[in-house]
Amino acid sequence: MNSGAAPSPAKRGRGEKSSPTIYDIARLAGVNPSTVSRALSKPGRVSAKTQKIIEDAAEQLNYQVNPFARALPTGRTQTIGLIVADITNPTFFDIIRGAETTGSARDYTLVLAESAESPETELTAARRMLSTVDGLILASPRMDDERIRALAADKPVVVINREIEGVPCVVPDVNKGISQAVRSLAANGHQQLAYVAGPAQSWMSRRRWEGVQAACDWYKLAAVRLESSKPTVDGGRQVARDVLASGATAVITYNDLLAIGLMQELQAAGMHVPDQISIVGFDDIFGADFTTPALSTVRSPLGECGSRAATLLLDMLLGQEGPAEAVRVDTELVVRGSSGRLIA
Amino acid sequence: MNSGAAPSPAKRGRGEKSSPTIYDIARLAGVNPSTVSRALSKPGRVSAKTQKIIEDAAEQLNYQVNPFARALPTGRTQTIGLIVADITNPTFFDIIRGAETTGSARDYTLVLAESAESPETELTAARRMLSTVDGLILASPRMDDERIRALAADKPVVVINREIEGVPCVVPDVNKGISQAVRSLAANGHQQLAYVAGPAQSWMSRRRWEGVQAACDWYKLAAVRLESSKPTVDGGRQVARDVLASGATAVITYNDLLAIGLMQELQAAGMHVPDQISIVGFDDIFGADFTTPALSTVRSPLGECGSRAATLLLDMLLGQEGPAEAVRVDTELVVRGSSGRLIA
DNA sequence: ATCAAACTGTCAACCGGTTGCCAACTATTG
DNA sequence: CAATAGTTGGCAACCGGTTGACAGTTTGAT
Repeated sequence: MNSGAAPSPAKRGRGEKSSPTIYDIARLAGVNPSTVSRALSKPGRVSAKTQKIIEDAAEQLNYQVNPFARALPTGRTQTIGLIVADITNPTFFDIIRGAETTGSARDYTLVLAESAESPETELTAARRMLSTVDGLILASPRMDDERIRALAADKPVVVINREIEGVPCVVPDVNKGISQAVRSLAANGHQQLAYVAGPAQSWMSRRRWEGVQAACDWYKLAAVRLESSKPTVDGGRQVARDVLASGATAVITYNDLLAIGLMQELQAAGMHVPDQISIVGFDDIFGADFTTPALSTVRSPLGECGSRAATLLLDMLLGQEGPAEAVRVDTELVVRGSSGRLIA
Repeated sequence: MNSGAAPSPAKRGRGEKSSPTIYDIARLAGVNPSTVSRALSKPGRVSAKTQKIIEDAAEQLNYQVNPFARALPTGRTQTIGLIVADITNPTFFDIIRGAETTGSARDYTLVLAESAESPETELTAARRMLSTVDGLILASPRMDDERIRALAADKPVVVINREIEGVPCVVPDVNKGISQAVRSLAANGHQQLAYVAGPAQSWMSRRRWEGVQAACDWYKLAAVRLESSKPTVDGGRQVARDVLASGATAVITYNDLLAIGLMQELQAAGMHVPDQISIVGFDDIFGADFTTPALSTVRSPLGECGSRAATLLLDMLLGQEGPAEAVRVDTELVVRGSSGRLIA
């Protein structure tokens, strides 16, 4: 309607020809619009003969349903929403991809929004989305449990990377990967380990630290926790000094970015990785194998998380109950070059 | 409908309470629904007094418009679509982010789809999307020009990374970055340069090769073109043999992934980068600085492309004409460690 | 041949906003 | 105080599908 100069009353933005409707089909096929509607969406409700006539007519007109017209009375939109904390963060790339792929395989479209790490933005985005999508996936949400439960009471919601009582969740089970990592480090002669933590409010960071502590207990390593300023390459560089000061010969970081920054800084300071210090990251993000040595890391199957979450959500939309407890996907240690035998 | 166990007649999937409508507000405020509609969307059409009453009522009921109901008569959806060739490819991450960010800044929601590098999937996705969004961004489309023009005739379309006559496009202007790269290589004593090409059907790959040829002409370098099997790290590894055989001491690759694979393979074969051979990638993707040495690369401002494309699209939705010719964004050489003086 | 059960297609009432048109109600001015 | 212009709110008709109720048509069994 607003194509430049003329504010013409045409309803389609461009090229006047608005798309054909079921009424057009009905006229062409010589039946009632409602019959067309049934033919196109309720298999078996109309006779094979009329069905054929209608399908041909639809074909001929190149008909496509108007999703809004359909959504209005039914409330179904064939869309799922995904809110991620930070689009810049490679951790989410795989989640996005996983969700998009399984979504579109089942004819659902993905709607994406970012919360920019802010609980308020997140809530706003979630609220806005909730009215336009059939269900919502929250990846590493920053809101408090209560708000999330409130959203979940309204429409199906699945959470990734966090466990919330009463809301279906998909979380990597870090224990397996962490124990593999700690065992491998112990076997390579390490006795002092440092964990470089992520953001204070991160559920996952706490969780990983607990896992590290437990594994170190079991394998008889000393573990210290170091704080990072931010979970980025830069944050990793900054924490290098503390790592050195801690006397640890093995480091597990909250995520790969930290590990990469840390490794760069330690190497710049003349340390040899892994002979003098072993570094194990977390997540196995894109690019983790670009470094020299390539980064050893505990792989979180992020893509699988995204796709499992989407599957869960889609099943819930079909009327299934969400799982009572969190779905756990296994993590595993990927040994590359940055961890190995300690050469004292 | 198919809500699993309980085929209740409730229209909302969950929690019975469907959200308040303008009719509810109208009743509460004691006015006609149409007045409510006007108060909420046409500023100035109703008196300040009624406006206030209605807004209060809306506030009280916690009203939110139903986007579908609004979209039905107006055709406007406050949504823009983005189709990328491959969600896995980091090149697109920045584009997605750029588009999402500027989109949401202007209250538009981003709908994402992937074409999996297939022209057919792409067309299907585009068609499906076109009916649900106000405008569409195509990033590195694989369809032929004709189809894209057909889509563009229907609704506003902006293309990224390709130039199509008659369709608004945003493309990185590779010439600047390429000449910087070639000049820098020439200055460092290189005389033989190889270009590792991307997919045969890629418009961008051809374009970059042309740029390389032109720059090499100017700076008096010999340039050969080598084919890669696929534009990935693995493809880069595979092409290493040809690179060596070509006798070139400087390489520019179609993208960073190829450069990284190539560098890894050459280093594994005992070559020293950049003393014996210089490598310059393309795009400056996430992770390009994770390598040792960090990758020199011609940066394409992908994020800016995404955001420019979104801006263009949004402006077109406001009635502006699309630009007659392609919008070019500058590329620039980022010198890191992988290119430098040739030590013969 | 008769009658009930099973199919099929049609009618009409929604879903929740938007908007052209008109009437009633100010406000301004002569 | 009347006439005119400008506001403001209401009515009703859409947008394009979906769906419950119903009637006409088959089909099958008795």
